[in-house]
Amino acid sequence: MLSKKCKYAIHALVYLTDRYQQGPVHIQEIAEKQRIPKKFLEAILLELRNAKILHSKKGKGGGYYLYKKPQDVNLIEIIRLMDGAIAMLPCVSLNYYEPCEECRDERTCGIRDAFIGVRDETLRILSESTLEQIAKRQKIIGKR
Amino acid sequence: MLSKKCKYAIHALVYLTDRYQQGPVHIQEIAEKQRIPKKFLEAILLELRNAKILHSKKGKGGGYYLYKKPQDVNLIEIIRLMDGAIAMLPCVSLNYYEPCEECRDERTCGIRDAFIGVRDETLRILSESTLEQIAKRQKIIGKR
DNA sequence: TCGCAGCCTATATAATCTATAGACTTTAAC
DNA sequence: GTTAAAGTCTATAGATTATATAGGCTGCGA
Repeated sequence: MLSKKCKYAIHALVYLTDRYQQGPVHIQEIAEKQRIPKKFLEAILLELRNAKILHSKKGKGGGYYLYKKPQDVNLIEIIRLMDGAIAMLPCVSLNYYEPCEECRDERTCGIRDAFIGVRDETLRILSESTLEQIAKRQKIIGKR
Repeated sequence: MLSKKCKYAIHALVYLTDRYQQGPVHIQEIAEKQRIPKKFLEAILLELRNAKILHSKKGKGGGYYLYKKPQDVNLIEIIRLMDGAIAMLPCVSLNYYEPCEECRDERTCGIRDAFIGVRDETLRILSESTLEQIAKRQKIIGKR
């Protein structure tokens, strides 16, 4: 399951995608519209900024705005940043690999194969899912 | 990520698959061979018994043994039992559905689609992965 | 130079995961 | 029928992580 933090991040980013290239949006507004605790959102946006996905502007009229292009930010990137590994086992993770304590020997472990398959499919699907796509889909559905 | 509980369960079940139809195996042995805390394993095996995957025999010479056929137990069943939902979002879970607090309206949420895809692929792959397969794979690899 | 709004560190609270304790019940063997 | 083995069950301790909040600091614009 994704953490709330991660879900908040996705919602906030989609919100900012709708405002792409329209100047900074301040935290308060995002928090209210997306019903996210303001201080928690603050920490999330800061992380996204440090990851160069967002930029920010201080002072009056300041706020956050999307720095990367909406078509260049996918769900994998966001999830990795917020929640860490995508894989269901540490020993099959590409970015957060750790040996399984339970396995005596990774080579003779019959369990890994299935989870490697799951990992690859998950990566495939979620990397195809960009902010642009999500925002677009939301608009189309909304019009029905 | 799978919990330790779930990983322990899988390892214990694979161990019991190797002993299928060879009488009860007692907790102590499984705990030692698979390096699982005995008391924790106890609780896990009990749950698997209540789910009719294992049977047990009390008293001297007692222990646990596989009740279902190894080809009829797959990873989905085990994970659902130990960790709950397979899906990454509660609102796309088949067996543990819950509405997303964050979404105002599920119909207009552009995020769900990707996660429905991930869920379906995960189900497909992990339901094809049975205890029989895992145990077999382990033996073949071990012989190399 | 005033106040707005993001930046940063620390901490509180809650939930969940992992593990253990100990008393109880059933069964087999003698 | 007594004893010891082995699972059953309830309760709880301890550790870790997730979620949320507080409050002072910093840079920017008018």
